Amino acid sequence: MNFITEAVTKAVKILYQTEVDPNQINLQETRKEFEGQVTLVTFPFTKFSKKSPEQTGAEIGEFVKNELPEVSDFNVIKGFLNISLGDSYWLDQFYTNILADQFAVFSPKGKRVMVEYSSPNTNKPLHLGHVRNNLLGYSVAKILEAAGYDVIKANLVNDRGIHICKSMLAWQKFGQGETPETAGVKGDHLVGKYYVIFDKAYKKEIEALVASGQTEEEAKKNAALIKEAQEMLLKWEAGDEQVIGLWKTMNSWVYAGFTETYQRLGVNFDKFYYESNTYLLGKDIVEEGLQKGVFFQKEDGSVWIDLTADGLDQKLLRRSDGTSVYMTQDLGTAQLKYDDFQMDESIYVVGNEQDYHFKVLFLILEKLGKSWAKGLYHLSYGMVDLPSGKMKSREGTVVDADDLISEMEQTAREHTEALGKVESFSESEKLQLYHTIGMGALKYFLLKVDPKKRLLFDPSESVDFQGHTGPFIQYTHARIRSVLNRAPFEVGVEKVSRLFPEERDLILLLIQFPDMIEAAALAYNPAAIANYIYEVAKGFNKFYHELSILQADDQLTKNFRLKLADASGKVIKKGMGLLGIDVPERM
RNA sequence: GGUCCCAUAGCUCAGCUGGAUAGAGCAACAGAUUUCUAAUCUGUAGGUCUUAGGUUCGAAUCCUAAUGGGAUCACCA
Repeated sequence: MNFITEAVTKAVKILYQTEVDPNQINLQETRKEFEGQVTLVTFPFTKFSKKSPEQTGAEIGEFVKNELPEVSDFNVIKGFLNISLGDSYWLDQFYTNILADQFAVFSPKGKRVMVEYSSPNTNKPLHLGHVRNNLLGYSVAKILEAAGYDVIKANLVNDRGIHICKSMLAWQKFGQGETPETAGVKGDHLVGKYYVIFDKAYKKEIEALVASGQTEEEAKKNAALIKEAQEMLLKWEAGDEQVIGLWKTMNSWVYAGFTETYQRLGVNFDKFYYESNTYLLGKDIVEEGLQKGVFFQKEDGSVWIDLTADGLDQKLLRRSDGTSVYMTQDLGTAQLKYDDFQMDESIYVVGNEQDYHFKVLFLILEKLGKSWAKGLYHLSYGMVDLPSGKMKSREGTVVDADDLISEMEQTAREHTEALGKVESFSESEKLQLYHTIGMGALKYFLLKVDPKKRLLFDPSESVDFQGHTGPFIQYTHARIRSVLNRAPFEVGVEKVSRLFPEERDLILLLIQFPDMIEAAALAYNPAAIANYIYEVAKGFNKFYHELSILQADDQLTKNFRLKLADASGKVIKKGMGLLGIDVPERM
């Protein structure tokens, strides 16, 4: 639309002897109820024209129409100049731009970006909150890739600490040698079971201690189980062979389980970091900070940074006993990642309950003078709520990821069987389709919402398959493929010269795809893609409903519509791919 | 208490750097299939954009405050 901006600039210059800044020129899509496709808001120009908005619009419109052959007509309503571009303009866009091999393909930006996501704890299976995280991270990585970035997907696994010791201890005490094989349970679920067992036993101990007169706080510290777990952690840190052995065994169970869940979710990683390797990092940085005078030491020897001038608090970076804290480790890990990849940007996909942590983390790195600190970004997303409130893993009110996936597949099966369209499918094709549709529904449901907003998930209502949903879009794609399989279009035949409104509207939508990718990449926002693709699907369905493709009046029109359908299908497929969603050929 | 985030139709959500009469889907109601997949399409109904000020020719959008909801502020991770 640059050529319109230029013409308007010229119009204002000649008509009103004023130079306007091109990005002051406000072009937008014309609302459906008015004639035209592009609208110029003319209020700002009345200052220069000294005339009414209507008259100003009419003058600019007249000028632009004479200036640009593409402009076929215009009308003015109040301060809005609605410009109509001729069919030949849109057809030209379609044939030379949308149909080109390079449509919506970006050339490399020469920038590297790391997306860290998932980052699970190894003491329990993944739940719905992790699902949102994984889908977001994967999609953002895909979008950045599409926009021309060199992307590294990273997963920082929290594989050590008191939480995993709790599972280990409970297994040691009550497990009787149970393994995923003997129990017939997925490894991550088995370990999670012992985490819950620990918690129950621990709570009982606390209750007993409270009954015997201790305060709850004391009881929490004094319970035998927690002390044992802490001892176990110390042994782990000391490299105790037996503890390390058990730790390795139980973690390997969890990894086998995670691998399966990741595979079903359709996400993957280029690089794994493990906290067992990184938890000691950051000690150098503490020294560096002290030396640079960015950190300070208190009398007891603990090391802090004072961020009160930035509206934050004082933050501990090294305990008085010389051990480090979470923040220290994250400082070290940030440095490690940068040393490994020298990326221009580094995105942390982490829930918004850690907003403060990342604000502090980034600020510290900046104060230390790390040149790469400005490339750090916390992609903060809202929690997933259930109608009953928050999910609490220890209280069993979580929606388990594996269960959820299975339920989605089951629901997809029921819907599909009720419609009876897949009789000709083989059994494995059917299973594949149920997975595609079920995951399409789930992923779209979670990704269409702005990441930063919290999200309400109602398991009883489950996820819809009609309306603004993944399956709706998948269905649109299947329809397109169905038509194209009946009659492939011919390449290189003559072009049509006029358009129906439904055709033009669809072209208008399709042409926005590259801008959408760019905008979504800039905002790290898959929801922008999700909502756009929905518009495309709706636009196609309308076109499909109003105009016949295969029974078009003439061969030229038929061929054009086949190409338009094909282009729509490609945008849908690619766009859904950016969300990590597959689209079927038939459904 | 300090700081941060959120508030749009009965429900779930769009609404780009301020622009026209605030849009979708679900749910409700009424229609469309001799025709390319009805998981579709069309229509009706549904709103003081939490409230009160302010900036502006113009505010759901920007600023301030209040209310409601959430998060966070550990020598936890």
